[in-house]
Amino acid sequence: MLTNAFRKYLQQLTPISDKEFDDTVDFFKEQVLQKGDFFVTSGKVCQQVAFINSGTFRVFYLNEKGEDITSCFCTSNNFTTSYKSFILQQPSSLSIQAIEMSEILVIDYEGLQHLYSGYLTWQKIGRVLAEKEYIVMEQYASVLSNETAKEKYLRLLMEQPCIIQKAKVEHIASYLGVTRRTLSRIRREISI
Amino acid sequence: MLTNAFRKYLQQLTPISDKEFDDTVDFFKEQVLQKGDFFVTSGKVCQQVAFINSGTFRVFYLNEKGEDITSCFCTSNNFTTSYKSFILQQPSSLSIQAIEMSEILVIDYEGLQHLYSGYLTWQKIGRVLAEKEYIVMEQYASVLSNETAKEKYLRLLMEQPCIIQKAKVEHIASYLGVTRRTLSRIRREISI
DNA sequence: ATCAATTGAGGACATTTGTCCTTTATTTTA
DNA sequence: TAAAATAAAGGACAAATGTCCTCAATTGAT
Repeated sequence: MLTNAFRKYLQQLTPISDKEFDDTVDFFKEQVLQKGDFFVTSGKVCQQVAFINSGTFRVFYLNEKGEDITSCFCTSNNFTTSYKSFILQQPSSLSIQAIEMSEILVIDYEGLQHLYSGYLTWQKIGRVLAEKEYIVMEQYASVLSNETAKEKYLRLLMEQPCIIQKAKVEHIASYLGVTRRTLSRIRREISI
Repeated sequence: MLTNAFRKYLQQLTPISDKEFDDTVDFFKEQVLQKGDFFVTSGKVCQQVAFINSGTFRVFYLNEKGEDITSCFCTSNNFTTSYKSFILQQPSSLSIQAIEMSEILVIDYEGLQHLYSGYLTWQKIGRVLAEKEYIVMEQYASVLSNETAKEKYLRLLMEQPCIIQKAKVEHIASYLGVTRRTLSRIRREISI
């Protein structure tokens, strides 16, 4: 059953009874995306949140110079969405693209608002997830401002080794906030 | 009355009835901090959230090299806390210090959890605030990775001009992610 | 299997930023 | 007010990173 990992994930956020889970899980729809498919497209309002059962996503945007900047890689057993766009219901500056075949559970904005207003548990899940996303973003900002490109690369290597294999060099480079040239230097230093 | 701006701020997050506000506002206690006083001290678990009625705070930490890095300036009509520490009830890596005399409304962890579990409205305020903090942090991360030091300085000049006057050069520099030397160059470029 | 297209590695030089200073300006205290 | 302490500006050189390139390796299609 595709919702077992999801139930477990929610349980770890806050206690949710089997009844409450079963009553609400049908607001989420199973969906399969192929490599290259977009879950979120920049310019459109992001209307959905996905729980990733399997697969990997790249979150990116185009900066003012038109460069493709990767802000995040999302892997299985996590939610993904263009959170700011979803919260504010404004056009997304981010795109989210599957970089391999991915299976997800999707809920739309109306569905989630319905859960929020009908269930204190879901209101709490919403808060706890927002807090969690905040902490992830804070960590990301901390890494951006404190670590050298080399340290960032080593961290990625430790924390998300699959990404090194699955993502393109230019995407890893922009994720780390450096150019391909600098990433090439870093890889050289490390291998020696 | 010191809670009017606070009521207005909450209203703007989500509708809260006068009764609900009056029933719950007493969980917040008025407090005055002098320039240099600490609201949060790194190493201790942050047990409080403050709404800033007046004044300015600097949020900072010491990195592995022992350098004092400013991560944020907080001004009136906003909440401030070491959010990660507060959420996880773990020792804070951040300190929060008043850089001028400041008047705040303070609630402790127990009080807030009490409001969360007793009032759907407060659970929602908690979620909406977490979402808001997320967006602020995302914006901060975006600025960190996209803007040059000069652009960052000009942004600070536009968005929080008071900070330029109130904060020390080294604190502004670390906030921008550059050294004092680079900030000095930027100021020179701009003035010419 | 072969050729074209894509991707990654890395050289050479320019630019940016940092480090370590000294000098100047401002603030604090006796 | 004068002396001392603190804070900001900026010079000189070093180090890091970016830009623009070429070349090698890999992948994909016929």
